[in-house]
Amino acid sequence: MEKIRAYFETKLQLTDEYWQLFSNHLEEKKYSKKSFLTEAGSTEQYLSFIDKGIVRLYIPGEIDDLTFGFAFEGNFVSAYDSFLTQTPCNYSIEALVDTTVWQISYDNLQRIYEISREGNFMGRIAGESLFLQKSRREISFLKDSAEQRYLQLFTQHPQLIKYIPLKYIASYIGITPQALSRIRKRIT
Amino acid sequence: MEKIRAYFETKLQLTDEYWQLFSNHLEEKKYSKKSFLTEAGSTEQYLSFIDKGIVRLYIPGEIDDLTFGFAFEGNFVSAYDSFLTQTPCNYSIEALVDTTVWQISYDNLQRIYEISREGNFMGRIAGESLFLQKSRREISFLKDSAEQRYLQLFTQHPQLIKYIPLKYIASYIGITPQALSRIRKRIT
DNA sequence: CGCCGAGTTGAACTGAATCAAGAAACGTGG
DNA sequence: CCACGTTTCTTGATTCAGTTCAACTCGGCG
Repeated sequence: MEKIRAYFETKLQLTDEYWQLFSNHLEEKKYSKKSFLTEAGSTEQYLSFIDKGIVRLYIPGEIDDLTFGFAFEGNFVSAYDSFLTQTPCNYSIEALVDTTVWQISYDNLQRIYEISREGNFMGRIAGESLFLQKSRREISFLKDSAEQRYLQLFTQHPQLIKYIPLKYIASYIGITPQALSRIRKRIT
Repeated sequence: MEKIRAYFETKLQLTDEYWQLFSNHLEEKKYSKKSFLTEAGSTEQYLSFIDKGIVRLYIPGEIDDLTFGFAFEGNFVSAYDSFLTQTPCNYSIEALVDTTVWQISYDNLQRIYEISREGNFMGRIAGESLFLQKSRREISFLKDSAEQRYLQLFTQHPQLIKYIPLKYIASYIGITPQALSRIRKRIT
């Protein structure tokens, strides 16, 4: 539970009362490898903080999945659009390894939003940080090559290569597994 | 000013007092074609609602600009990351035609955030809607061809073709002007 | 009128997709 | 703990979309 408090304290000054208020609503949950935190078609009920593990976000396809995100220890993950709008989502979130998270439910979060300014502040901060992430990725698609995106991914998350199948990474950077295999060969 | 109120009312129920509070801080501003709403290197001071006109968001380059967004009548626009973090931004926002906006300054918006729950709510809503936009674009980069992205752009914004130079559109969908010229030829 | 930036068109080249086959790794049941 | 089948990864050959470089046209503006 220290990790999640530390995360918030990088973003705002957190009073003890407020932390109490928030952390009272947190629940620990464990997901085994290949199980779903959220399944396509369902409505996201939780905002989760990854205490340990790695997850993958993807749109399931008849032929191939479309992997569009990963999340690691020390970050929030959620089918955030589904969570916000409380409508069914079109993608799944899957644990790539055994994963432990702290979760807050939609209803409890709304309650916090209602009773405290910090709540809404936090909601804003979370939304804003997700927005900034996507913005960076947009620019990367416009101006970097697949090879550059691959290299960036590994300077940011060196542990990736160990736990994440190549085909998911290929999908994430927007190329086929064959192409990524060749890129990898070329640069090593 | 009706347009902007209408925009909010699609998102939340707006009380008259709250609308007063907010609209008192709005200022009308006109930008002539090719002038800047925000210039790369400066810090964004405004969140702007486009009453009339079209703007283009781009990272200036020595050789070529990198155009990564457009905004139209009836939408908000801002160098939102710079606005949020109050640090200099690395892109410019330029009027493509004579453009009229309603602006709220950073300081005034912070004040609204402080004094009302609706303020923070609105901040959240704005952040969330920007996030959803970027998410859709991310998926499009992963699974659509350049041609598909071009077609989508025009079904959504048919007026685009009239006012926006081809080379900006090409940049936005991630290809060269030559390639877009050929796509256009092929599909007509 | 002449210039300049925007758009078009052509030809050669390149990165990645596709199709296909073989090798390695992985998980499950015996 | 091994054997088998399945999935993942690699490698090769071909094709294709888009890039690059270059030449030419068109329209607007000094």
